Amino acid sequence: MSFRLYDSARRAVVDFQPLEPGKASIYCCGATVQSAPHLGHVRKEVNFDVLRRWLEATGYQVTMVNNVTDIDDKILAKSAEAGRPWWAHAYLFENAFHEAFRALGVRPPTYEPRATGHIPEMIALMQELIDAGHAYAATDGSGDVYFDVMSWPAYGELSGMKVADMEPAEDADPRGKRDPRDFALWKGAKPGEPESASWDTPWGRGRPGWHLECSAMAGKYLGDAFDIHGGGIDLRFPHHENEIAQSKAAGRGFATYWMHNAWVTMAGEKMSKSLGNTADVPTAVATYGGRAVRLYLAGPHYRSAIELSDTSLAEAAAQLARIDGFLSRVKALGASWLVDTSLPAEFVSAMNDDLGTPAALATVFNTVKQGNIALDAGDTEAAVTAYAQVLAMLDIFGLNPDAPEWAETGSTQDLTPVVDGLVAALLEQRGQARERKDWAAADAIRDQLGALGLSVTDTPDGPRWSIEK
RNA sequence: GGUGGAGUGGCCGAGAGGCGAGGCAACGGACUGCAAAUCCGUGUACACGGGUUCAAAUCCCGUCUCCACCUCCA
Repeated sequence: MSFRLYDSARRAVVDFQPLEPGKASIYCCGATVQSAPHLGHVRKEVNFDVLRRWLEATGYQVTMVNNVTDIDDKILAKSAEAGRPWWAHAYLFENAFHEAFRALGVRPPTYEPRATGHIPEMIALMQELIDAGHAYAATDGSGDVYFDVMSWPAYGELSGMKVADMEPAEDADPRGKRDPRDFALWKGAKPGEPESASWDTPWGRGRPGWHLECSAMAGKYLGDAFDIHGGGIDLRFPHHENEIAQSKAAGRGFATYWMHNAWVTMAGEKMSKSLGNTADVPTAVATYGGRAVRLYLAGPHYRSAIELSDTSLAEAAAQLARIDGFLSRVKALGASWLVDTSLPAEFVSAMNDDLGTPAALATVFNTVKQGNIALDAGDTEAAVTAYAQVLAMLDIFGLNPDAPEWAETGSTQDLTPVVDGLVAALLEQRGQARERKDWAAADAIRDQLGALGLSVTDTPDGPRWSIEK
């Protein structure tokens, strides 16, 4: 069975048929870098990173484009508040997003274009649309350029909304719109805005509208037509609807499939800056570890809203500890193993069915259990096979602890043998205490190590230690 | 008003007509000097009211509640 995915436009699970066999092109709406990312923002990255890994694992050569919106109204407003240039503000938070992605094991996209680097492409697209009669420059000389919604009968095809049913925007500043529902392709410069935040066009100085940039950049990096367009469900309307209208009105095929991920909620409500109910990524990562946070985000189905509660991240950490516990049990055998990296069939069919990560994760746990049973029974071969399978499955989730993205920093790595030696000496003392049944002394050493964050476990093959978390 | 989505055991979270996904927590047991880990066992959960069916959490009708989008939003 091949990959099937839920297409938001058709509202059905459909077979994935790429434009070019063996290749998959994905455009994913990225961040508007106006403030620090929260857990909700990074869910999209994690979900689409899993999609990318799955497509690659099943033989596709994936081109992943993730844009950075580095100019918009909010960036101008917030940078002014913060007293720094808009471009410095944007870059500050672009870095914060990158750091959050890195901390969660999200691999960098193939291309990561910034809006401000693609003004010529946008102007060219606007010109095409104006020439085709689907866009117009505002008659009031403001420099705004609008898309003419009424000129495009298919408008609403993605969201299922009819133009007539849409609430006319209570636009305080219509600035020469023909219809209130027309959306801005380009925003004319306004008095008081920094000179550096506008560019010359045939219609006056101004800056990109949000919708236009994505069409222009997708076209540049993926061509007129590509396979999958992704983003958060909130972008479906108006952003994605507008992208479709712009691109198709300019004669481009645009995306074959639309994938939208759902929210991270808190107390049932969408996490957002305006509601003030956000959870920041660095704190979550520092408390539970990047892999636990990633598991929390990647485990549930991408189209289901997930609830962030006091315990949900701790539960993800507990799940991960179960998996890692099995991995370290096998590693402790020190055996040289056969490398069987084949994925269990249930895992493959789960993932092929619209990224069925919940069922896929259940397979991970079932394999862990079988592996533990094999270990208890002394069946090393079965345990090692389970180990290899678990690692292969974790690779798809981006949770393989041995993968480069989770490599420890150089300094920690260098210290590991030192710590190992020191702990080994203490464990030797503890072993002697245990032999003479001096439990008080033995437990004192264990408690001492525990206070340092090292947990000690006695196994039939001798004590093992590990760093907690 | 329009367009979508959702209500599942103590918690998280799958499933979408018929053997109780999986995890966390809890309880009992095995193992252990004690722990930890691991394994074994323990739960008649599907918002409410009707209906269809041999069989409904899953289909149909009605009701209630919640969420999202229609304005910047992952």
